[in-house]
Amino acid sequence: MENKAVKPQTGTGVVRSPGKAAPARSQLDPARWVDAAIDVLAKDGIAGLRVELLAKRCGVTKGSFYWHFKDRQALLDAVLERWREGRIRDIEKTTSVQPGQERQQLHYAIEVYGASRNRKGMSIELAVRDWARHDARAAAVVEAVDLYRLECTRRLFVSSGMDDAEARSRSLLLYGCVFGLSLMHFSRFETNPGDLKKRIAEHIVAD
Amino acid sequence: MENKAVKPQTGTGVVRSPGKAAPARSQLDPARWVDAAIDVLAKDGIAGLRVELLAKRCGVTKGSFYWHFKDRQALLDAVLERWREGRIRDIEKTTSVQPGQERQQLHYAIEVYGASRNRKGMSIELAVRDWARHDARAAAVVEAVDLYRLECTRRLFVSSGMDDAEARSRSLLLYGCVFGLSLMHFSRFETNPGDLKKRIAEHIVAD
DNA sequence: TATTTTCCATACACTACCGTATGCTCTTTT
DNA sequence: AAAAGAGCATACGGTAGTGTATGGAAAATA
Repeated sequence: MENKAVKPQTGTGVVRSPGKAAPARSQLDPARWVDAAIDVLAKDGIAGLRVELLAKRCGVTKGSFYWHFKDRQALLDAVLERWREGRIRDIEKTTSVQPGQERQQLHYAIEVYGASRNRKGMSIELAVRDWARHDARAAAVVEAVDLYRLECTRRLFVSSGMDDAEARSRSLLLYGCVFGLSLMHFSRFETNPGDLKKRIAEHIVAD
Repeated sequence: MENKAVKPQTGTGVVRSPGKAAPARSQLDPARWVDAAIDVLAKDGIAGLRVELLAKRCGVTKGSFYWHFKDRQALLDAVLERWREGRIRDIEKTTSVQPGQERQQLHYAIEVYGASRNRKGMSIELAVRDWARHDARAAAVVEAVDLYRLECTRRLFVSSGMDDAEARSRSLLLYGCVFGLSLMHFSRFETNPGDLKKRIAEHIVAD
């Protein structure tokens, strides 16, 4: 009894025997719960992310879950934090470039987010954004990520020769379009998918 | 008993005494349930649309609901149908124009959907689109509406002098951007909101 | 080896929701 | 006025979810 006072709580990592290395993950730790949670989030949205279903998916019962996490909200917070960190790292990778390659990098950024490729990433993105429409914590994380993304692409546009106001509007155009197109169902509208995407990308980055 | 065999079911209208006019709506009919349902949908999404909460909101109990509707799904179908009809009518109004006014009309369409104005309409739009990500019936309706919208703006772009392929990519750009921007949180990014929107609209409709 | 500690299963109480059954009241019809 | 039906309330059973309490097995520690 009273083990709750010592338990790791919200995903800071399990405190193992300090002399030994990690025990090859034979058992669940908070990070793996978050892995599974993000899978479910991508598939069923925030409303489908339930403790008992998640536990069943992990092959255990919720008794395990409530040992690793204080409650469902603690898991959700960990999911948000993980998503935020991943996005920030990803943006830095996607928008870091040596001078002269800015336009190509912008095209690359658009293509990476676009549709077919990275389907799971976009599912998570849309699920988090819908979550943010009804939850203040999620909204704060989305706002931080958006701000960072917009700032990074703004710099790219500026480096490629645009003034600040134009760079800002282009950044909004870029992400707005990328996310918006993922919301739409236009398979029966496009006659030539590849051509359409090339044209749209040109609108966003070209002069 | 056995009144269920005669009841109006899914929103075709209450059958009143044929000789008399409508009784000034002193009681609930399916249409008013759908009204309330769409309000809730805009505020809390499809997951928040529950029979008992909706009944409480209407000042009755679910006993009333299950007299007007077979089950929850019947209400959801009615909501989808109402949304579809409303969108089709709205698109026809927004994109009907006499020759020579196409560009202005496209600007108007963008502005109507944009952000601050029509907040509730956009909330419904996003709620339905998220619904469509997990429900085949909603997905079918969204696809039909998208197809109709894209076709209407395509015609506007063509009428304003563009070739078909360009008109198609512009249509996708338009709606993708409109919906995508509604998903983003960029209030702390924009220095001049009005200027940004004007620039974005120009990107979409200008040569 | 004995004893903690870790990690998880089981059982429980509680809540929220869906759908049904039934009865009550007011209105309309005959 | 009597009968029928429309519109709703109440009560119920059933399911699914959250969080807690407790016990038990396995591993780490002493």
